[in-house]
Amino acid sequence: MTKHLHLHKNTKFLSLFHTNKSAIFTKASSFTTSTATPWNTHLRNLSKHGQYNEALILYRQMLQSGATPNAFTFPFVLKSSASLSLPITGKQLHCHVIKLGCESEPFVQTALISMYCRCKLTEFAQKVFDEMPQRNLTVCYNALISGYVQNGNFLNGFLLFSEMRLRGVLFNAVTVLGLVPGCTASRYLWLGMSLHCLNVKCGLVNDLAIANCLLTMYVRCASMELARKLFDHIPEKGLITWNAMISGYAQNGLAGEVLELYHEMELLQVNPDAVTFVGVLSACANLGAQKIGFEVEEKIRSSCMRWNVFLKNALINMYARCGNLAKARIIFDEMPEKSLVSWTAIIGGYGIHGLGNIAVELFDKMIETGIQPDGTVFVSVLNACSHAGLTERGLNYLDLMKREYGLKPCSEHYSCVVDLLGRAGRLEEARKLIELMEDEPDGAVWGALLGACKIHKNVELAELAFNKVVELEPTNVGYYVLLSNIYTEANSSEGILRVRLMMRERKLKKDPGYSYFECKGKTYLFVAGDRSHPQTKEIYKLLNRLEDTESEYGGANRNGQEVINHEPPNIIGVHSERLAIAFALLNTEIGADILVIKNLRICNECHSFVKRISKIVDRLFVVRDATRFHHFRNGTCSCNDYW
DNA sequence: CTAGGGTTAG
Repeated sequence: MTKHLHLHKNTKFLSLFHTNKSAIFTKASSFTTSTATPWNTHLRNLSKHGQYNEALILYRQMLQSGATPNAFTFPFVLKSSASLSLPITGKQLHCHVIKLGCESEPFVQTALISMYCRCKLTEFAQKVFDEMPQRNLTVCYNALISGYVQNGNFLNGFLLFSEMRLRGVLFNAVTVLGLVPGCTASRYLWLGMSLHCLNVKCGLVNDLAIANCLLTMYVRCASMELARKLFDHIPEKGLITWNAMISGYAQNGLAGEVLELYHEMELLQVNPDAVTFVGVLSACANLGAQKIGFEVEEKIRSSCMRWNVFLKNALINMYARCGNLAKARIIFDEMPEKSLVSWTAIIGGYGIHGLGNIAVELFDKMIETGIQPDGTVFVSVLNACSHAGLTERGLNYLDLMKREYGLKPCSEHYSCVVDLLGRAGRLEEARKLIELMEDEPDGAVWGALLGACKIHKNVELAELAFNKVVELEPTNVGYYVLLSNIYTEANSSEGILRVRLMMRERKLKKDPGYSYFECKGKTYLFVAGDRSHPQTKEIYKLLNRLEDTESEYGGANRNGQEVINHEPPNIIGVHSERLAIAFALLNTEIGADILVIKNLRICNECHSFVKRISKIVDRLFVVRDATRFHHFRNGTCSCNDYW
């Protein structure tokens, strides 16, 4: 509709005033006056209510009717073209401003700067700013600073802020709110902290919006301790404060803290909203806390948030990651409009639970539906392929990603494909693929190769992968343990010694592996060899009985080979998932879901143990293996719980 | 009569 405003540069503006009224816009005749004031009032109302398109149409009608816009007119229409991100209309309006001699009005100048920034034309905004006779207006600085920041140029914003202070122009809350959100990476943390100090000094932190903004800044710099410190110092927290903290914890993987804070919120009777629930559900997904997730779903269902797409996606993700694929699928199928995120969540869910065939089927269906895939959904589908051993399929997807969609695979994709090739025993191809990577491979990529070397007992390549990986992640204990296990299998005591020495030199210690069992909303945690639980005696007794029963049942693994008990004689070596299972069997009624969650890669022996036990006792176990890819970075390998 | 701002999913 605003097409008519896209005038060519050379269009004679004044001619617009005198075109004949009756031509196109007969409706405009209902409103004929040559003074701008009534039009301005009307424009203000439209702009105030977000009816920007209508405002631009009205402006056109204003010109048609022969009224002359004035300095009061332009801020409204400039804001409209800014909000709709219409750079051509914006430039056209700038021409109008000049023709009507309004270019020296501060209100108009600020609106122009803001308009150019929101149309991503910061160089034009800067030009308007530079041409101002005296640049002493806080609002102009504010507009340009937030413009630079929102276009990803935090440093320019910061430079302007410094200039402003040098010149003695006062800054205010809006300046800070425009600048601080640009501080998004830990390399800018010190700038963010100095801004924080400055705000404390001038008392601006007492403004809740500023405090929220600084809090978010710390979250984005991944500095959760500082975020929490600030949070605790805010006397009257708003819902946004709570949400910022909760989603901050969720994004930084501190799921336990999310649930803690959510609980605190409930105690203080702060009413959560959709944003809160998205964070809480993401934490539930990470912890496998399906029960709490279910309670959240009940709350959502009985509220007006029922149709919120963000929440639907979060629910799909939560159920899928907790292993309740049936429930995730129902929610997914019921969604009238599935977004890329919905597809990613359900595909990823099937993928991590080994149902790769369903995952790839869904992916192909998504493509048929005409949804444009992005890098993340390719991570999901490649991951699904590697879990399900769909080697060729996975390689095809990598190719499709590059060729058909022009997406550049990143480390995460390569670590999936290296894993895929590695599991299939194609170690040499995996190594070559890493060499061909455009970007430097990260630890996860070499780690995937190292993992593959363990499966296929390739000591030589394992050493190469290990050397690369410890260079990138020298403190990740998991890789040392992995290499040590490779040496163990190869009977290389010299190798084992070397790794242990290295770990001692670097003062690295393996954290004990742990598992949780969730029951009636409570989580029970077990570390390897745990004897601290009051039911320890019963647990170990049951465990012994189970392992006896197991041998009665033949004790054969998937390949039909006899299972050798790898447990060391020391009781400390009892892996945590076994303890969690025994505890679960002691404390739940038949029929209840049993959930065991590992923080790390479950070892093959435990994996087959869980499978066999679940058949013997006819109960459902869901084991989550959280080590793959990006999770591996902070995780450790549990294959050697008795270390 | 007029300009500048904060929290959300994989």
